[in-house]
Amino acid sequence: MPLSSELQNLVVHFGEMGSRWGFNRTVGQVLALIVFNESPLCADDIADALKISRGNVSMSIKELASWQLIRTHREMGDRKDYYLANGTIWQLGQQVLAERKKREVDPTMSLLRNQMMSSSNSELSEHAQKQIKEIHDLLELFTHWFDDVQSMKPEHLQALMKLGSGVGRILEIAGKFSRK
Amino acid sequence: MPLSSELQNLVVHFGEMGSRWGFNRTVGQVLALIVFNESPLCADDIADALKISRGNVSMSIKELASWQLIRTHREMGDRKDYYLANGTIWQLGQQVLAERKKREVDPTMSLLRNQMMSSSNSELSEHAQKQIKEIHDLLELFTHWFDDVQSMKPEHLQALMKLGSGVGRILEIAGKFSRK
DNA sequence: CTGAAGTTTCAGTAATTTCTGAAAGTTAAG
DNA sequence: CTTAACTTTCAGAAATTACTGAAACTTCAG
Repeated sequence: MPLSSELQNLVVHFGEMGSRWGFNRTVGQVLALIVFNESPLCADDIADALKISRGNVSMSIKELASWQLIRTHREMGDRKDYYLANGTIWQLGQQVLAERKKREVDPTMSLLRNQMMSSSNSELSEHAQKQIKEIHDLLELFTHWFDDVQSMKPEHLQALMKLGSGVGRILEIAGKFSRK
Repeated sequence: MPLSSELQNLVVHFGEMGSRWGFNRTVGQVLALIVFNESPLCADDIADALKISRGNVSMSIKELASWQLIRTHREMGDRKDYYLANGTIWQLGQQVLAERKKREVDPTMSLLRNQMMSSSNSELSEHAQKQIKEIHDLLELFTHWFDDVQSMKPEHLQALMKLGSGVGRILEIAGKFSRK
């Protein structure tokens, strides 16, 4: 059966955003379909709803699984795999960020670290060396901060974010506690 | 003249990462070239160093300008445009994040807001409505937090991030100040 | 073991994105 | 105004990425 036009809108939008979020159109659409359906969907439901090939569904599912955004559910007495969102929206968001950091930040961090340690680094201009160090330090700072934040309980993180512009004022207070 | 092999490495890497960071390979390479060169480069320098067409340089420059990552410098008595990084590494980083938020978060926020206000929203399942609200609220929280953080002075933001895992402890103290 | 019900793989094709280079546009000196 | 120096645009070509569908594979009931 076809999607309701309201759901259709969402699915199309997630498809368009897909490539900006690090996957492709179809993967984005499959994700939307799964997230907005409470009951798990099987591969044929998905192929059917999105009018795509069975093979493409398999690829997209594999991709979403590699991002840990979906998980498989099996009914007894039924050989089909059924797919469903792997957690709350908050958890899915965390998962996307973690995966993107891994793909977008980590490789550069590691290249820059190697570059700085390499003896041939001195062949670069002073300016280039300085820029490398600054990018490296920025990414490292981000990485540590990100790891800390990932390990916080969602409600604490949420509360912290809600402080909003208060965060500036708190900084001064915090200073007293962070000094060794 | 060709690039030193060390600089070459960096340029190639920024090219590979380019598409993950929201632009394309060439744009990434041009950015690297400009960031690691202290002296401004003209379009021909770039075409030459990267072995790409003049037209492609023009497109890439335009793209980087739209991200506000580079700016133009003109020598008197010379009609050429020379390009240069538009600020410190920290500023470039902020700029990239701001632009990506605009492209990756804002459109979805706005779609979801409209969806929730639309009278036809009730045609969706309870579950879908709940998920929409959760995504919307998460993005809104993120947006407010992001705006606050963007407005902080770099050194304050840096200090805050450095607190690292201390951020959890501070939360309790902060609680006392955020209550009305 | 057999075969039905399902999933995955992958070679070829389709769609999309990026790049080139020539033509059109712009700017300013003379 | 004319021309040289430079930049931008854009149609078509090239490169890349995504999709299909048929074949191979897996799993399990009988």
